[in-house]
Amino acid sequence: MAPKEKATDTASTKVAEALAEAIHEHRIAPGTKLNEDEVGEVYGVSRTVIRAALQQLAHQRLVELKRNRGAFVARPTVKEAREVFEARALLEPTMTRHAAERMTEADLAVLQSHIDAEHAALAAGQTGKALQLSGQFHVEVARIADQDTIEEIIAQLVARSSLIIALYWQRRAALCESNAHHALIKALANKDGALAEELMKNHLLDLLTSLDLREQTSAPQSLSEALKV
Amino acid sequence: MAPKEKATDTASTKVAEALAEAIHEHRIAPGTKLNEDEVGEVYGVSRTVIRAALQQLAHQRLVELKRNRGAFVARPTVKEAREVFEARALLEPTMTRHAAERMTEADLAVLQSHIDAEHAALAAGQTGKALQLSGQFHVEVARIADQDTIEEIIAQLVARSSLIIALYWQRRAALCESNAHHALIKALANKDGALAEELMKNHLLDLLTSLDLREQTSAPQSLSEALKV
DNA sequence: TAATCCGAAATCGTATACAATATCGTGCAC
DNA sequence: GTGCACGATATTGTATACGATTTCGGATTA
Repeated sequence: MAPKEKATDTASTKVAEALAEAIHEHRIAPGTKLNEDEVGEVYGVSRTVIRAALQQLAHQRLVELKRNRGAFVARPTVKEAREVFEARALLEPTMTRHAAERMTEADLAVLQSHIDAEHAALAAGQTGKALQLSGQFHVEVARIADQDTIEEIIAQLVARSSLIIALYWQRRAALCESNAHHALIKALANKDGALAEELMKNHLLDLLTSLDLREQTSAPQSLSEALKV
Repeated sequence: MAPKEKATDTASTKVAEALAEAIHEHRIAPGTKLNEDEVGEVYGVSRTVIRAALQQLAHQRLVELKRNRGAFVARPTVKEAREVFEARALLEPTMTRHAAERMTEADLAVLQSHIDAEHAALAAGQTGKALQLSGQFHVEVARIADQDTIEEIIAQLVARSSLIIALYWQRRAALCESNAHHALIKALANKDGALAEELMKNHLLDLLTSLDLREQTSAPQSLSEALKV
């Protein structure tokens, strides 16, 4: 549905986007090593391009670069998870209020289309895509607020959140939070800034509390799993 | 005073830091083109390394990468300036409150040493260095709050702020804001979170209002200056 | 004179080649 | 049998080479 060719983009950006999508859709597990030759083979480009792409992803914290050891898909810690949502809690409510004050019909349509696409993806069983669209909703709010700088920060935090949710989500099947987005749209459409701000604040709190943030998961988990077999 | 060799760092990071310092100290004017061959010559490394360094700086928004045209020292717009300080205003006051609640004697000493170094730099006429240290103070507060993620975001915003201040500062000679930092330290030492938060909020507001953010400066300015000659 | 159209030179984007470092299996000592 | 040293292999870090794109100056023309 989105085969738009950005001719102005460099090859490394395309590879970075493809890898980011794979990571978000959880098709590459956190902790996986991304061998430069291997990835280069997949996308049919040289290591030069791959290295640039990996550096971009490292800046987004989707992969971790270890000197002389290579790139690994990021494995966010519990502390990092809390911090990411704390940062979002500080930025997004205010953005939502600003957005409410600037909403146009066009903006409303864009937000609604995000929700619709998310529902469609969910119905088709593409939870990964639904998650990504759900995140895009938040970025869109910052765009409507006309705050490029904060929008970019939020985009990065949302990307990290996707990874975190994929790792720590408790009731995966649910993803029922689109209710929250629906209520938000209504408040935004009514230009009720105060309500929209409050709804976003609660929405982010809900997201955080729906995560299972007890210390464990990372290395120990895979070890015990391996022992079970 | 800080010739610490980080052996774990890659060559491109060292180049990036060196370039960042030069940009912050205003030794390279905004808008200047950074020719890859030229920069490589200066630091005695190949274009491969330079390109990686420039990509890092681009992510920090200290340089702008234009496809097939090269890298240019960033020239923050007025809108960007406002947005950067808006973002800081959303993040830093809360960080300051958290920091107040966690302050230790060691943290206090570090903050004080920053102030002292800043005064020393000012006395020596190194306004660039003073500005950088003044910014580091803010990053340190986030570190004390033990919020790695937000600390990193603030570090980037502070770096961009340095560039913005260098561009739009009205009463350059003053830089008297160290008073604000001094008051902040006192509040932090007393673990008075509410006061510290308020002080930081006002400090950031002061900074923003002390900038000359009328539309102009960028291209037109240099043009008219050229015409005068 | 001013505008436009080439074409050479400069510069960037990508691929390949070589050097430095880490990884991992093998053999040795205990 | 276990632990450690060491060398072959694999992988990353950096330099160089080549092709693609842009830039800029001069010639041409209205």
